[in-house]
Amino acid sequence: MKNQTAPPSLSATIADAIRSDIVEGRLLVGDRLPSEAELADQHGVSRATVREALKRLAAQSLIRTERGAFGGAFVNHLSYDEARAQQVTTSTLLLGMNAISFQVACEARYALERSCTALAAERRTEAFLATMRTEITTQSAPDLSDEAFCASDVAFHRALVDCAGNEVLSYHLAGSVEAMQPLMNMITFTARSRAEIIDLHRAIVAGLEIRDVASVDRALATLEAYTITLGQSVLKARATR
Amino acid sequence: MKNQTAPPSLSATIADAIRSDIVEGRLLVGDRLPSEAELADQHGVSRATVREALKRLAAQSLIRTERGAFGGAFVNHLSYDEARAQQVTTSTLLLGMNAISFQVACEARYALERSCTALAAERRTEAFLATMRTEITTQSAPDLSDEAFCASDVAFHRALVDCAGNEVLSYHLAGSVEAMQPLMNMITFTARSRAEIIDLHRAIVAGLEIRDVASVDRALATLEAYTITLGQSVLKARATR
DNA sequence: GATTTTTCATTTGTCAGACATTTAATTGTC
DNA sequence: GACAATTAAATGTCTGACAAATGAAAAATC
Repeated sequence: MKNQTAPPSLSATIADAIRSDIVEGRLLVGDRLPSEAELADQHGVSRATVREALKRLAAQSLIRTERGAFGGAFVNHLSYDEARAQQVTTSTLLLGMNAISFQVACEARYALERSCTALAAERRTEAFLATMRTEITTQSAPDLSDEAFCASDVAFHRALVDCAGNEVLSYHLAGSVEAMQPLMNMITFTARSRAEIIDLHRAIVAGLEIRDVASVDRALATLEAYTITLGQSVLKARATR
Repeated sequence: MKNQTAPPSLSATIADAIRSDIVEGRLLVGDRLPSEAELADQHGVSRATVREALKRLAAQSLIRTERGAFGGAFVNHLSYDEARAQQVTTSTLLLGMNAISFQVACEARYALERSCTALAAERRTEAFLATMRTEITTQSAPDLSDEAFCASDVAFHRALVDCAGNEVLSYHLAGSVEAMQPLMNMITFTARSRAEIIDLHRAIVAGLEIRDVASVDRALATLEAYTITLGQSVLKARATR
């Protein structure tokens, strides 16, 4: 019979040990780990096993390796970009693999996005407003593909999120917004639906400009409802086909 | 001179190729990858290199491996728990490594948490309210350690978040709440500050009970301001020491 | 003496081959 | 038909080797 809980492999165990050292601060950013040969000795395993453990950590951006003399594995400085990329991968897979209804995903995404409106209205700068207006212009091009429209839509919302002037908030929200893109790409945007969306984007920018949080929230709520409608019509069309 | 952009290793390249196959749907959940020997042949590399690539994917919970005949690497079903664990690790490291001010992290966390209040008030059930009350009782024990108080605090907020009845939202919010725990653990909670926090927790439960979103939001805002005050006093005490 | 080149030790990246272990299917036995 | 032994396929691990990168030290050159 198969073990229900297979014992973790040596490489997984070693990876976990080093991971704790990093997460709990016993290894600091920039610190160099012992060489693979030394780690192999310390843990009483072969170099191949140590390497597999290190690759696991590298996959999480916890360490980076450099070749050559005085090279080795170093505790990596996790940048916002790396962290965001990881979060987007994880979130995208989670949405794609769990038969989550479009409505639930959308509800979560807009609920989260609304959490930045108050700060964004308070701190909005001309630069971010200009970015949003540029994206609105892009979205208005009549010969734009659905994918390009979606991409610009994501860029617009990213600008809205960044406008709140809080990097940590941006990181979390970027993950939730970008992970929705594959789901959004299912939707075919007609000229009419694009016009509606663009109108709501304009309303968001206008609201930010006069720092009217309530109107921004209203526009986002309308956008949420409209997006869910679009998503449901896609599903209905698929069901009858 | 050192290459500014070192070329990616073979194992990283192979891992990326398989990752795209999974993320873009060419490999579906439950699919079995070719055996390590076959993959080695296909990519023209050794088995060791393939194994390093597979360990990278395993570290991201993209695949799982089974030993024995008809075993191998299978595309993993990413569960909410696995996804959350990964997000917490990434977010915790991001907060710990980037010299983020307590205030910015706190602002983001409470802004995000407020995004669940409307849904939570609408959908709150007795079960979740009971969990929150239990945690409040735990927090009221006079001989509780600071760590245990923090852990119960996280459990309380997790219940609040789950109360919104949207799994996707829970996933995102759990990440932002749990990642704050190491920062919160820096704070020494006096009897007086615990009493204040518990009062606000009671106000949150009371607000949910009568579905009064505004009062829950107010309590969370007060909690945010108070937490920031506590954090700043810790930093001040450290500076003068 | 200063500069350039060469050598060298260290370390990661990769390979080949081997053996151990796990597991399900097959075969043999009663 | 039930149970035990065998077998094949696959991952997990080890060993030893070589290639390639890289910085430091040593040697050669001016």
